[in-house]
Amino acid sequence: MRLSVLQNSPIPAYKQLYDQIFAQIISGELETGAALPPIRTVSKELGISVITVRSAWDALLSEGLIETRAGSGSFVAELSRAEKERLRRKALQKPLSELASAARSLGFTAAETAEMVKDLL
Amino acid sequence: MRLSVLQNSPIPAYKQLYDQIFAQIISGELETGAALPPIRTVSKELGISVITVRSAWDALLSEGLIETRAGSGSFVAELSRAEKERLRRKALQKPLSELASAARSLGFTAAETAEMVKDLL
Amino acid sequence: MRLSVLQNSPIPAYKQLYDQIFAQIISGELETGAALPPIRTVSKELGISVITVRSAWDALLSEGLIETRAGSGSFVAELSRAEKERLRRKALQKPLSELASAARSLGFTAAETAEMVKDLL
Amino acid sequence: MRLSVLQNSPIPAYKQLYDQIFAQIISGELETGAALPPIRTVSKELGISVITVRSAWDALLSEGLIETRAGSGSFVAELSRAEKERLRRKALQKPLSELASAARSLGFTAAETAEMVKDLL
DNA sequence: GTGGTCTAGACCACT
DNA sequence: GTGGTCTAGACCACG
Repeated sequence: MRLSVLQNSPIPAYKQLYDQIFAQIISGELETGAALPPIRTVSKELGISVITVRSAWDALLSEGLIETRAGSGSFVAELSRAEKERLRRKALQKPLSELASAARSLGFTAAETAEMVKDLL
Repeated sequence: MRLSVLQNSPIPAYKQLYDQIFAQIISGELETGAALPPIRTVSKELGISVITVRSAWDALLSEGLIETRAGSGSFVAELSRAEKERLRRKALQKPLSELASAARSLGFTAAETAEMVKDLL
Repeated sequence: MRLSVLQNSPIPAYKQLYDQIFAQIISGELETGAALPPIRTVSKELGISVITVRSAWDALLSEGLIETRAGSGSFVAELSRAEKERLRRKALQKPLSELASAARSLGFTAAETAEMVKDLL
Repeated sequence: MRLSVLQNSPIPAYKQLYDQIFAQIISGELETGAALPPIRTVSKELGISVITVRSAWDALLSEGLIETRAGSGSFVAELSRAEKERLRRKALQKPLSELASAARSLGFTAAETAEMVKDLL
């Protein structure tokens, strides 16, 4: 499983891990039941603290994206297509509403803002 | 000059002040050379610390939106229309690029994302 | 009498005035008994507050460089050559000792430091 | 690591800390990657506020002398000999140019000024 | 346990 | 009476 963290990124290490695994689960790259690598392995390979890795796993757990079975590790949870789609949209909500509120307070129209988004993608 | 802060807002007080003054300068409601109220006056009227007010003033200063003369006061800086427009667009950059990177990693197309933005505005 | 103040200078306005008059007295350009322009005149011509001008005059007074005669204005005080020379050297003391202490703490030798001073002048 | 602050000094506490660490990094006494003590530890040991200590750390950070990783600590940055020498000279620039401008306006020659510097060191 | 953010206010120099 | 400097500390995110 490919995972990486940039040490000097403004995005905290645990969030980088979370985002990568999240995207792989949503996209189907990681299938239901697939085993996540052990926390200690990730910790060693990426040269980061086990606490950091655990934070990422915890976040995935609390979102219901993975399940942990004591003694045997963590696995991708069973998620319906609809549920995956819901999570995917939900993950876009925060940046979406932040952009909207900024655009509103600066007086940009919906069309202008949408245009800038298209240009950037 | 109208200014207000909501104490329970997730947006920090100094940022609320910054945003309000920013909008008033960009819109031309506050003209070049106009005096900002003394930080202590704002502090008293809004019931917040002078330091909080100063944080807002400092941010405006570092963006070149105001000029401050010790012992005399703070004044709206001279800004061309083009400069104001540049600052207005710059203020949208961060939320814009955050949305873009989230959309990319989640596999949303430019059209889809732009559509969601339009819906929200 | 030539006087000027740069508004955006890091050196406070009153100090700029003080320095200019100080230098003119020490150099003999302003002779003993010469009249300084009235505070209000300087204030108007330079577009600064009378309080600022008065601060400069006060500083010159307390150094014994000028004398004020109520109702008739301020005049360059009588100073011997020796006294002028003493004041001239005294005015260099602060920057001199600050350089010395900085040089010491950074481990520069006397020769190195002197050389840099020569290069700069 | 030895650090100290004199409470009654005219030099602000944060500057005293900055100067001491600066000197230890430039001299090589603190090597690349060496961990600085946590700000709270320094705060307690010297009996000053964590904020004062942080001010010193912030100044070192903005000069690129240290790197700080949230949750982990602050470490001496990687600096080449040439970079260290550049920073050492830069630290002398302000007192140097202040002396130069004072000497110029008072009519001291380069040789005279250099001589006074040598005498003082 | 680590640093970062936000809020805080006395004191001072300047006008 | 104005802003600037210095010192201050609770709270939070991160590791």
